[in-house]
Amino acid sequence: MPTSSAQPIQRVVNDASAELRQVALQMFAENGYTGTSLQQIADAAGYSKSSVLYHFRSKEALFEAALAPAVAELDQFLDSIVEKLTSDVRRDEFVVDFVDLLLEHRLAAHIIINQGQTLSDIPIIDQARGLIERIGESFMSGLPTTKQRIRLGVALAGAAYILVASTPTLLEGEDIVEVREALIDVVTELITPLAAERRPQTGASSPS
Amino acid sequence: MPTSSAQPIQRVVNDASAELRQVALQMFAENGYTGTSLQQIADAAGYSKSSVLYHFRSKEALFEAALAPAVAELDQFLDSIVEKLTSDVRRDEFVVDFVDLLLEHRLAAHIIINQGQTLSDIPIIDQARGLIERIGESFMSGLPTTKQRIRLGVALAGAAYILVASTPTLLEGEDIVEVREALIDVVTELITPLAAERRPQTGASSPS
DNA sequence: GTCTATACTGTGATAGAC
DNA sequence: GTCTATCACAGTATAGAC
Repeated sequence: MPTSSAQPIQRVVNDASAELRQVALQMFAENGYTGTSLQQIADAAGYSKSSVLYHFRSKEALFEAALAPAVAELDQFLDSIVEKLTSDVRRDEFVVDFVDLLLEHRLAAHIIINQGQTLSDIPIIDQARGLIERIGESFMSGLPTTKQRIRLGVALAGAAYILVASTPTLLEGEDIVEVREALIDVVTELITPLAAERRPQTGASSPS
Repeated sequence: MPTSSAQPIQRVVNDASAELRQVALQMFAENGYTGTSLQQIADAAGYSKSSVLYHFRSKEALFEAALAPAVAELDQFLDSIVEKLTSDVRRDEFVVDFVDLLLEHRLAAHIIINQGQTLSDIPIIDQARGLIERIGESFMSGLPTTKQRIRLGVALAGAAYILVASTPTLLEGEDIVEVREALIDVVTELITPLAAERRPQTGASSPS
């Protein structure tokens, strides 16, 4: 490779497929799956519609390819949770990882959260929604009462939604670190008493 | 009105327009705005596609008509908040009204929350999103730090999302009351310290 | 007020030239 | 690998019969 070795790192995304995945992910997040046409994606990426369909055999295939990395990491995260929950690690230790995972894959999370229900026939969406259910189950194993589950749900959903809702803002401003730490604080606070209630020797409050 | 006075209450929805609004609202919530065609709505309601377009001059007009009642009530709710906030009523008193409002207009809330960003060009959606911002501002007037705003955001967004996410389930089961009370508890707990922090004389806990 | 028929646009996807 | 041309189809919306 004589000529190409001159530019080593500059071009972050060279492959057309990767570029299309990235553009599609952003447009799917901003305008929805059905609200984004292959033509729009092709225009934004500077390709023809047919070229897009050359790299991905269908619109759905492009969608799946764009979401795949996030879903894979989420799956990996869940495995680590299940593994650690068998030991006696405190539940709030996973909050940091959870928030960071959401931050890293903001766009994918946005799509899954906001369009998951309406796109449930697409396989990877179904998979992602199943993983989200696993998150809930993993975090709330041994949380029987409705109030406890609601509490956990508010924590997880609230954190996810705050990140997702503020995604366009976060892309510009750089207060991500501040948001991250605030989220970790609040979610931890919501989750910690749940861990305490799991030990019956604590004479805690029994809600009405 | 001699003949029609025989059936007083039985038919809940008689008017074709009202019936179409109701059917459309449900289908828009379940399958999305772009994911629901006029043909599908017409079929589900037992009319022709053209009949739908007779009652509503366009798909967007039907959408707006379906969302209008919820948006109107939300607007009314916000006026009551602003009015009461000027007096020294505690902030957590609005939580009950807020949760009940979400419960009453679950489908509309579902649409606004899940599809609001992608449908921001539709006027009534824009209006609704503006109202939601007003909710946040009303609740968090005088909450300067990022952490406080995040805390409030998690409470409101978490509550809304829990209700919205469980909407299909809630339509069947009747544990709505239980979910309602649990939500009121959690949100109140999240919001109360915010009210306390506004009064410096309270030597309350200041979490790290 | 409801229908059938139709116009028009945009969509996802395929075939084939270069 | 990228393009133009074309396809079949679904979408919204209109016109006119009944």
